[in-house]
Amino acid sequence: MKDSGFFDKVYAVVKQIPTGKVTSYGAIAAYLGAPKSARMVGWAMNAAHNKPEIPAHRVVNRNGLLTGKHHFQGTNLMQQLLENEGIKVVNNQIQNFDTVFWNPKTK
DNA sequence: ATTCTGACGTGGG
DNA sequence: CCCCACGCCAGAA
Repeated sequence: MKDSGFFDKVYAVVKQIPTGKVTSYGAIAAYLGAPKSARMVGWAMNAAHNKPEIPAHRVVNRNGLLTGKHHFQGTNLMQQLLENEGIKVVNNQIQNFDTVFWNPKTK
């Protein structure tokens, strides 16, 4: 919906991430047709902070590392949320990343 | 208006 | 294998 901009597209994808799954910034960016604009995805997440409907905690970098956890309230809030969904996280690193990975294209 | 930074990713040395 | 630099776009100072 709406090509209002890169942001809205990112939101649309992130909102569609199923529970217990995660995706990477690059995957979303690539899905949008801008594999080099992965940074924008993260930036969009920053703006998404205002939109509680955006599970930004389900979006991590291509390493499966919780890089953005620093932007959340606490220190383990992001990790807690992920673990709450069944995702195992150790030292800010998602375990079985390939297993919990969700490809926007799969939608 | 200009400059810099920022939740990334990929490639080159 | 590790380190550095580039690209992308947008928002804030």
